[in-house]
Amino acid sequence: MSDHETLVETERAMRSRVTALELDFEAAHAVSSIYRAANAVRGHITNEVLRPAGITWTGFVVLWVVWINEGMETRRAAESAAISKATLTGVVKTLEARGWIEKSGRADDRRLVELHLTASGKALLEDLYPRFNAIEAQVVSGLSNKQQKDMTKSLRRIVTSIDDQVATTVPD
Amino acid sequence: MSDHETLVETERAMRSRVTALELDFEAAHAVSSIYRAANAVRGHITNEVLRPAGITWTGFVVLWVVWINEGMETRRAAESAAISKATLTGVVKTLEARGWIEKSGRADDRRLVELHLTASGKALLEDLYPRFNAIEAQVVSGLSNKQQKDMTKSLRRIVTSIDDQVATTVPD
DNA sequence: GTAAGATCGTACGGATGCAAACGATCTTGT
DNA sequence: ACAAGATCGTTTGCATCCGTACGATCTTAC
Repeated sequence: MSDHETLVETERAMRSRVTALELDFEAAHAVSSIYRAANAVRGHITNEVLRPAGITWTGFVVLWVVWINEGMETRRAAESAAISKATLTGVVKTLEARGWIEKSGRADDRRLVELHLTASGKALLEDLYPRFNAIEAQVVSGLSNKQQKDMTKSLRRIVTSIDDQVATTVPD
Repeated sequence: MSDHETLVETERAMRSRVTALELDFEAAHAVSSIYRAANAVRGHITNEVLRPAGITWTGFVVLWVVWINEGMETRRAAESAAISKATLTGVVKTLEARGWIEKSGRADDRRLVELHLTASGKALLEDLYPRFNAIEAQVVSGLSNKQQKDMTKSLRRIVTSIDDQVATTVPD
């Protein structure tokens, strides 16, 4: 090992130790706030709108993305709903059993499965989404328009910074 | 049905239709940003720090609150970790099997159960938390100090506004 | 053409996650 | 003292959730 490498290694170890002593409480506070807000909003909307209709948060999101896109391939739906393919399989099975969604194979690529809402599913969303959105509006109503926009911007920056770092850390 | 009820019914249907036309997209955007940021941060920290150590996000949070408080009653731990009592039971069982936490009944109130970290659990957190926090700091590093504080403040306002509304809607 | 590789949706195993119901225990009103 | 009610942690039932492995299918390089 060269002197340079030793120096780098020492510096790394020191920085690691210093970091341990200098915890960033502000960052910890920020992250826990994000998490608590997400859970609070999800819980509130679930209790007020979703549960009475017999649907879960994730089920609603999946239904919503399929609705908005007027039908979707399974893989795109999973991506849009920000859940894994494996999770989507189970959720779709539930939604199918409730009669809200349908699966249909595609002729040109037999690996693909298309998702479409049934009439019952469309009726559900036409009823539910406005009420869903009304609560979204309500929970952010304590914020000024600028505060709302700034918060959204900051949150999106966090997401993109994570995406960038993941892309850099784990290249193809 | 009386004329009054018919009128109310019509008004309700109309309001429902108008609401559908006047969706608050800015609010929808804000809420989905909160949710995506929470999931991105959770996934990132899980992959980078937690999974290699064989612990889940929720498991870590439970361990952390017990650590910080130097032992805790089950109900307080559930509240601090923002999970239900039922969920905590299962999580503690897992953490117990890993040898990181211990349960002990209390003599003065036999319904209560105290949680304490084992030596192994303390060693785990002393190693893990600095690295956990370092990633927290990293994910918010794209924000200025003021942006970070503003975001946290906005998120906390959302949480308190939901809490207030729940308290108002469902009184004792 | 065809074998190697990529991509699709699904099955499986393990761990959350919550509401509701429950038994055990404690508290309180009388 | 003691019955009624509150509170505790757990169990049950259901629905996510993900990583991994898999079989089926499509694409690509030669």
